Amino acid sequence: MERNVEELIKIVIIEDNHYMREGWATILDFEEDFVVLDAFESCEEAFESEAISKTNIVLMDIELPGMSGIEGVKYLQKEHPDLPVIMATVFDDDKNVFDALCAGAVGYLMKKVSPEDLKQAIRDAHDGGSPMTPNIARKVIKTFHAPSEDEEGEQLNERELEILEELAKGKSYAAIGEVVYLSVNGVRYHIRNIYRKLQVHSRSEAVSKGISRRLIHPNNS
Amino acid sequence: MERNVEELIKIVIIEDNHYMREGWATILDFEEDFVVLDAFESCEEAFESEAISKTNIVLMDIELPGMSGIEGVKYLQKEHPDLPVIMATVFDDDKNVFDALCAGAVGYLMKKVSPEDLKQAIRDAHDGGSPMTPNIARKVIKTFHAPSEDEEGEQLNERELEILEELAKGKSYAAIGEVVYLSVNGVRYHIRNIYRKLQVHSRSEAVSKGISRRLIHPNNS
DNA sequence: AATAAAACTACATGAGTATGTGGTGCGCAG
DNA sequence: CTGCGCACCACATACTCATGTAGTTTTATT
Repeated sequence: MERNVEELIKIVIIEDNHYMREGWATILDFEEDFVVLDAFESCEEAFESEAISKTNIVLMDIELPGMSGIEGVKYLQKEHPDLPVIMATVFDDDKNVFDALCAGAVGYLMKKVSPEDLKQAIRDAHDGGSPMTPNIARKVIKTFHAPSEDEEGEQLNERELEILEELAKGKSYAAIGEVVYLSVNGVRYHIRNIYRKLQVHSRSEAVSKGISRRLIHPNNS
Repeated sequence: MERNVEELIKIVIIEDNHYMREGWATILDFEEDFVVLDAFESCEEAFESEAISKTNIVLMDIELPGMSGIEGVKYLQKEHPDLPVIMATVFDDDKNVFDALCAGAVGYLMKKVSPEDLKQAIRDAHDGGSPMTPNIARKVIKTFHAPSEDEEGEQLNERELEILEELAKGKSYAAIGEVVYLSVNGVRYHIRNIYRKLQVHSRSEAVSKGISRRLIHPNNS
């Protein structure tokens, strides 16, 4: 069977450990629909190569000599915004995970993944998915869950949430009153309660806390 | 082989479509390590049953008669906080996905998933993972990516970011001045620039926009 | 029907904020 | 050295906000 390079998933590997690098390259290149364009031991080398602008996928370690994986992702995100980067590392602490994802990585794997899962992850990423090892996925999902449970203070009711959302938009009390059909004083009454329940003493603090507790979604207006 | 119920993954299904419900139940119950405790066509029925307090996993549709899946997850999150709920629906729009995840679902699947993937998803969820179909995962990951690059207006510099963070904490100009070693008027100067660059006209708007653009991280203080 | 709690209105006051105008010093390109 | 832009300081003014106190209406409970 002839290999038509256009139909293959082209991969670039950046990993400083020699054995890991060669191991991945061998495993992946063996697949019929994959081709490993090149494998580098640092971001600097990779970014100077031609391979980086031809590849479909980058598989990258997070701890690298010189430019770190996080910085590497940021760079790639800027220069090649649509190039999916999968981080694969031994670290699963929150900071590394979220820094990598915030920097622009589309997936995050533990190095201990099986070759089968690795291949699947690359196919997922290439198809617009976001491969993650299950416990990483749970970490990510947890950031969406309301802290709840501990019942920290009182919960905001419907009306208060509505008003809190308007507060986040920077509206004046009068403007909020028009939206929720209340007098300025009615708005004030609720805002006082919001402040008490959230234990804050200013508008911006309430917004900040409201967002961090996921009571309201920041408005990408 | 004798089935020891303690070693099995116990499942409750909530799905109003009769064929889907029976189909899932049959497929899952056929697995050696799964047992479908019961299958309901509404949240109300399920929550009144004994099965709900014995199960390890809930597999739930999002569009249900009576209480919706979202409300259902919220309820379960409150009454059985450690019970993992997997949403399985035909909808993959942002609102449904994020509402479900925010409400407390640990996974989100499209109904078209293969039986194999469904089984794997349930095992993942039971092992503390968060199963998602690839395009859902990408949606989720995207929320971490900085909007970046589009260069919407000007970017904030180091000093401005520092001050914006203090603004989010609700500090007064004077208090901020002490932190960043500036006079009140110096602080004002930067805040003016922040407002201009973010195109806002109030503190809370700046905080809100700063967080949504991921310029600052909300403080879980 | 009586009572309590919650939702809302009203008014007042001091503090904090948004915004404009203008001033000083500093580094840098012409 | 001169003009330009940037970071910073100063002052003024109108407005918004945080907070207290107090009264009224609505709603739920008994």
